[in-house]
Amino acid sequence: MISKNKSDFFENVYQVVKKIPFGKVTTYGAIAKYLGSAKSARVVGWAMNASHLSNDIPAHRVVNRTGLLTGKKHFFGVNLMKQLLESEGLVIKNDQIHDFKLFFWDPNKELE
DNA sequence: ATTCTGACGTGGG
DNA sequence: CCCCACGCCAGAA
Repeated sequence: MISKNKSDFFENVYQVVKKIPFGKVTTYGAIAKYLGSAKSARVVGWAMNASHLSNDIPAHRVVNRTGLLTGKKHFFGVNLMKQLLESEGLVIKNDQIHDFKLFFWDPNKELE
């Protein structure tokens, strides 16, 4: 259920991120678009930052549109995000996901 | 209230 | 492909 109250925006982000399947990744923009605020991708980033406390949020599966691990520095260590993704079968080259499009999971398509 | 910053995205050059 | 400017919204100072 995706609430439309903007006060629940963060909560909506978490709902979507939780649904990202193992070994798949998506972008901040895709989530923002799915929530009806395509131009608010930055806020999605903030939601991730705020989700820092929640443990069921696979924030490492959310990257920017180029597949670059821009948020890795917000993890415990700068290598954690990369290693988490690699453990899911992805290939990271210089903070860039190799064949990003092949692993891209678009909530706008995968979800209704 | 005002200003700045940022895990972003798009468009133009 | 790279670089730059702008828009977007939430939160901190």
